[in-house]
Amino acid sequence: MERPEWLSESEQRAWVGQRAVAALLDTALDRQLQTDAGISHVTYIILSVLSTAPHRTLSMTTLANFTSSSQSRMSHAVARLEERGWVTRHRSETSKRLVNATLTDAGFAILEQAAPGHVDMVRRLVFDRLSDEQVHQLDAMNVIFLQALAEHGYAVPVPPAIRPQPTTAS
Amino acid sequence: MERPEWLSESEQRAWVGQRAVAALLDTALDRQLQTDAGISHVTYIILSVLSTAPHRTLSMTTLANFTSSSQSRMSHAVARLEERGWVTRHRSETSKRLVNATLTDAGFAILEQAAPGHVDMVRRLVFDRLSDEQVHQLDAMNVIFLQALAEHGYAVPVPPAIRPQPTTAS
DNA sequence: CAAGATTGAGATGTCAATCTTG
DNA sequence: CAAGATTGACATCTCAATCTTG
Repeated sequence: MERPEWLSESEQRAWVGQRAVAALLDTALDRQLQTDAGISHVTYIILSVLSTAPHRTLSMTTLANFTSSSQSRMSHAVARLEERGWVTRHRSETSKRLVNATLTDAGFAILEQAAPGHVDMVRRLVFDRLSDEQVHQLDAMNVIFLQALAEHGYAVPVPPAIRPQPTTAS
Repeated sequence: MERPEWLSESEQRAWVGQRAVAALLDTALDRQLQTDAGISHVTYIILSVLSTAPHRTLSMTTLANFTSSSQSRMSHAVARLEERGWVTRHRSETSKRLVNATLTDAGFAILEQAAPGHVDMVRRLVFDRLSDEQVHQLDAMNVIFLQALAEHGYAVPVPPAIRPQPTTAS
């Protein structure tokens, strides 16, 4: 452990900036969705991921993995969504160990209504400002971080490409 | 609003990755600190920022701004830290509107004890993997995002460079 | 009234313990 | 017992009042 005590000037700057961006982006995305659609960012992500899954259905653990969430958190969150009628849960027929969460039509409707405003916010805060080259750089850095995280036990088991308004497919 | 419905393939990929990195990094940093030092990442940041301030003291609003937090959140958080004896609060003599939060010796001791493990984690998850050029790219992107966030009302009023183990200065 | 700060209620997250299935 | 999932207790955050100072 011959590592320097702290970080270099430039590393410090990048790190403090990174933490600020993460915090503010979370707040901004949450607030936009809460204000304009009455849902949290977490809710949006759950509905969104389910909407792109076959039969709009995923097991609880898979859903947790795809959203980088703990099982416990997902259990609580889906319980709340079930109360609102946006998701239903049923024990799987095939492997009775699994519980499948399914997006309801009501849940899909909420997603459709919330999506445009959310997409617009993401564009304004992020992609309107980035060149193609910078998008590529961002992606490259994400890959590096995800690799490091995975080596420390924080894996991302294949997140889906999130499309908020998929063709109303099966 | 002639904008495309959603994001391009590469934008999607970068965005989903970005969200996963943010979530996993938060979890990883929180868990390391909680396990090895018994404090949350938020607590670490608060103690850290105070430790670098003149007289280890900042007004509540300034502290909230420097940590990209809401006033309410900071008020709750500092109240908890005060109970543990790591921070004290006193109404300012000069401008009686302000409440100053001051890091105690006990709080500083906790910070000193927690810092090495935290720094090590940040290095392993982030900076060990980045070239100087990539650190610069990361910083450049942060600046872009912070600019966009600021234009939407999510400003960062001059965050300090966080040094967890400052010289035991005044 | 505006700025700085706090408060309480309710929403959400964490951790550890528990339950069920295989 | 291991995997999938839930639960309850407790920690923390958000939002909307409220309080104080100038």
